[in-house]
Amino acid sequence: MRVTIREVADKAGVSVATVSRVFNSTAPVSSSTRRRVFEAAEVLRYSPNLVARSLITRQTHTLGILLPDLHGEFFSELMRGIDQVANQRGYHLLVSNSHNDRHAVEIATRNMRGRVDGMILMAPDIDGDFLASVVPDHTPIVLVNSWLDLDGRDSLRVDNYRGAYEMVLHLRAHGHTRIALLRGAASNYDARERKRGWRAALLDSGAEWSPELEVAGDFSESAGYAGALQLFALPQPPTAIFCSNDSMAIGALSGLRTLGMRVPDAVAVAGFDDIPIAAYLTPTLASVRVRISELGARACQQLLHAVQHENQHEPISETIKTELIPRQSCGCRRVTADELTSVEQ
Amino acid sequence: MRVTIREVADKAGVSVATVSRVFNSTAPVSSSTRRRVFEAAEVLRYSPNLVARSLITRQTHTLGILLPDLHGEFFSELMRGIDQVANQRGYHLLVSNSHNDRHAVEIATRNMRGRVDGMILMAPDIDGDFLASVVPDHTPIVLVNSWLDLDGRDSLRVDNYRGAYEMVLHLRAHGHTRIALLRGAASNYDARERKRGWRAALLDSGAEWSPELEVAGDFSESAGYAGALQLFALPQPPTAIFCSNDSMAIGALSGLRTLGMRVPDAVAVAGFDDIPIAAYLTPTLASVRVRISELGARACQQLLHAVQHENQHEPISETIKTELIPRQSCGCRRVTADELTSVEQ
DNA sequence: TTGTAAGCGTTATCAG
DNA sequence: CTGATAACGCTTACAA
Repeated sequence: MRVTIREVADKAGVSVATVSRVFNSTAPVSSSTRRRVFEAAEVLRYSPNLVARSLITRQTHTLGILLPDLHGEFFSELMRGIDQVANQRGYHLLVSNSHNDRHAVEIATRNMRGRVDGMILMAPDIDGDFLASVVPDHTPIVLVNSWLDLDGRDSLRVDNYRGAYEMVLHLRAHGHTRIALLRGAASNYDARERKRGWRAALLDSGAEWSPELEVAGDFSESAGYAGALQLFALPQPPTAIFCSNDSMAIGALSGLRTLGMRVPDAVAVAGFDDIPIAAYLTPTLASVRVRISELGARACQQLLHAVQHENQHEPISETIKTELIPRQSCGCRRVTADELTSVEQ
Repeated sequence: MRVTIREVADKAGVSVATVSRVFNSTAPVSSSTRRRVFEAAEVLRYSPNLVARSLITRQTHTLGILLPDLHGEFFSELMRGIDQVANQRGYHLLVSNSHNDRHAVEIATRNMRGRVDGMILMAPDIDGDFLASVVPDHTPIVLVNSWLDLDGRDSLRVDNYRGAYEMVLHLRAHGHTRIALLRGAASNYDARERKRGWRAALLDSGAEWSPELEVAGDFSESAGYAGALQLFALPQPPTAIFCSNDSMAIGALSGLRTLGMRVPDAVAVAGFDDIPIAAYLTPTLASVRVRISELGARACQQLLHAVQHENQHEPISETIKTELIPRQSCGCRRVTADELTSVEQ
């Protein structure tokens, strides 16, 4: 950021245009001057100021990533997927978090203006219309796990509904009729979809439902712990607990243990997300596998397509399938070292 | 990025300088023109191009973060801490990963040139001298968990050595004399330091050591699983296993379970990092708590100080203390709901 | 209080 | 193949 193209040009005895050409191979340069330029650049330790370059090329080779939070298993995995394809395609990531706050979303998007070629937006608590409205008109965006499908906007999501539906049906197949739900936050899109799937599966399979089977939570271990205790304070406790994510399931397992309830004999437990350690818990935790990093990778691919073919880009709406992973905690007994290693890859 | 200051100026019937003044409140503007400018900006949906601004102000309000990886519990937590203080101080994060590859480090730092005001560099497999050498001369940097302390460079690290030392001593206090180590990658700084602490504690406490007690690993659950199996194939297995991180400890617990070994009765197990679920495992996992997000926050504070007081900045070298967290797996029996909730906050 | 004009470090256009 | 020179969108003296 200190030494400029000007100085390199002077030292090499050429014009700045030539230096630029050498660095971008944008036009033929004689190999002798090319060498001189490189030498000059070397001793001066020059490398182009990318901000200045962006100003004129109107592209930053940077993608803006706006997530609810930057930490946690989910976002971490999402970032992995995004980063993988961005990296491979030579793009950089400007990240920000919104804490699901509308105002913060507005500020963050504003702050990315002119600094990014496109944005991946995820804010499960905020409607997509608002998201799209705060972003500059010509900036390509991809919505992840959002409320609404906007016409003309790319959007991806996890099939939370079906994942939950299948897991509850699986618990039904184990003979359970009283299947409780440990909910995530009501404002959260994923949590709502998972709840919807749970509810639909109960209905469709003729299982019972009552308000007491639905316990509030917030995706945390401690909420799972408390939820399990609450359920077993009921006059008629459930025989299975479907948790809205694995963290809550882990908390629930812990709570059941202090209660002396054996899993899955006395009560079955299932989670959602299939985080890596699910296969290593006691009992191993039945879950719904979500290829989160794939979600991130696909989102990034979509965005890059939009960025690079701004004119003829057909917006797509894609849903990432989930996979049912039965393990000990739901009543499925199989667990071997083989399974473990196949699971953790 | 489409509508410029020029158009706003025209619409409001003022000069671009005035618009600039309104947006930066850098000089007094009459409230009537101010209003007109804001109105014009509003209908045009204008907001300043930050790249252009950076070019002239020579600051980007962006920090470059180079990590070995972007996913995983550790980096995720580190990012949380970094983001927290960056956010609060109005700075943005340009993130990149190096996969601990020297070449990738070079490219990433080059790509940040001119786009960031300073950088946080973490690459436990790469020596700090190299790291410092690839960064532009006048860019402030903070090194995290690096090999070397560079004179004149800020650097922070976790006290891996002492954390491991104390945990091994704790296992000794439980009466164990044959304490195995599940190692992390040999090239990894943290892994090496933890091993060093283990070794020193064995020596200082007069416990036995033999090569077979040291098992290679890579911080993964599967390595922990395999390591446990390997140790118990020994003619004389250990009575305690100190794992270089919690993921390996979880794998080891799983392995011991398939072997039918009871923890902590037949063998004690301890991890490192104290990830949130450690308190919710069966048995609850003894570990060494590392305030990772604090590490990130401190690093970011240091960097911002350096950025904002470039001239009179005293580089510091700081070590973040760890905390011993005994739980069931080491032989300490206490575990209550109270402890669980106090632990998970 | 406001306008004019000179940059910031590049790339792009147009002549040679 | 190479060199002037005009942008890019903004901030900031310097004048008025």
